[in-house]
Amino acid sequence: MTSGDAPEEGRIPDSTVRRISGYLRILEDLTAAGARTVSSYELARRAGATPAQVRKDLSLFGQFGKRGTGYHIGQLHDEVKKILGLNRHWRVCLVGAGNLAHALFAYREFAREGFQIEAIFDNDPEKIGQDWNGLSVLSVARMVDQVRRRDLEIGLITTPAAAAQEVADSLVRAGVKGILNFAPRKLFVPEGTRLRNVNLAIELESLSFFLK
Amino acid sequence: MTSGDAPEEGRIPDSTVRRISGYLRILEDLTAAGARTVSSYELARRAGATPAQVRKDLSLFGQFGKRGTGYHIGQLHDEVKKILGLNRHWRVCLVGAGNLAHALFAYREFAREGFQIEAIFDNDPEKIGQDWNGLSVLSVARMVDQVRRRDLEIGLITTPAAAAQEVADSLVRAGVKGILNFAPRKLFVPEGTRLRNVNLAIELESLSFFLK
DNA sequence: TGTTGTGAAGGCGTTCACAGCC
DNA sequence: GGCTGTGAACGCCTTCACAACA
Repeated sequence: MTSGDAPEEGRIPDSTVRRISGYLRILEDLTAAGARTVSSYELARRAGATPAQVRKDLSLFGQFGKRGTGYHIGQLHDEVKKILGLNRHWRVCLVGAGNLAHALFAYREFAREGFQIEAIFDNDPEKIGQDWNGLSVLSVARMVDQVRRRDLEIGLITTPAAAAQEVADSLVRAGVKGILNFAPRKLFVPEGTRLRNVNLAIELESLSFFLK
Repeated sequence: MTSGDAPEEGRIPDSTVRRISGYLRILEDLTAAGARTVSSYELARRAGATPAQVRKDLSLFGQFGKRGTGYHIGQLHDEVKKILGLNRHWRVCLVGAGNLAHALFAYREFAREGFQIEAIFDNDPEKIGQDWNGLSVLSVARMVDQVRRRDLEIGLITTPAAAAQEVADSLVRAGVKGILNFAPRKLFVPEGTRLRNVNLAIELESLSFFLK
């Protein structure tokens, strides 16, 4: 192996990735506040984690700190963006043009981290042709073709549960690399496509479990 | 201990609770399809889990199956609803009357599982007084009083990140039992209040990590 | 035979604790 | 002295495998 390679990312726990995504937001807050360096203790305090956890998480990707000093915020920020694959833009489409899609479309955080929503699809004639801030809602019939042609990489599914698996199949066929599913059913995709399920009902129900 | 007590719930993993919430939806699908019994194998297949996992999850709460036959769907459905604390209604309020709040307000799944949104708060004069399907958006200034008076139990926070912690503090002061936070910052609440953070940016960013 | 319930084994992420360096 | 990086210990969730039972 040649020296100068990026550190090998062995097996990275999902929980580590999620925490690191949280650190990113904290680093942005710290930057805005004018800080230059931050210790694993401070980062942990703000993230609701432990210092050892923070150091272990980061150490899985390289050595970014200085003993005695901590981490340089600007540098760590750039490293974290690279780690998460946010040092580029992602071409995203929305499937299902309902209320949730509208919220995602308007979500500042997405645009700020480089996720560009470039197409919106629905099958409701009432919605097809709607103008969303300059973007025209298209028929799902055109989805596969459009996703291929524009090389869209990520699909956000916000359709009703009954339609979600079929939409996912089409997105996979059209060649998206990843899917974020908000429909309240677990979806399945072939090996090679990444899928993440966000189920709002589960969040609220698991809250109610701990309250009862 | 008297016999006839509900089985003691020792330490239940969060992951178990979330999976059980997923089983609930599957049981509802099966009921709609007219099935009477289901095995741990079938339940696992649909949930994307393993049969042993399903059996272990359920066994933490009692013995609901019949050897050789599987689980009676109707009965298991009722048990699961009880386990999750869904055999009752929950009084919920929304804080922040933006796009995401609108999506949550319209989300069928919540109403179907007994979460009743009984108040909406915002601090934007443009939004205060808006009619949301018969519910009037109120000023956050009235939040603590209203939450107390109406004995609201769960708060859904959809404000901008900068305001979220302050809103959470007020909700705790007003006596809510649980908070579901959608603002992209980790919040902190005192022991005794349950908090769950849903961070959409993290979901999309951790997807991008695995795609890069 | 079919399928559950569960103790035991295994695997994996978290925490500890300290060597190493600034 | 302060703080990072990390191997080792720990603990917890998952998986295994089989006894029990319809």
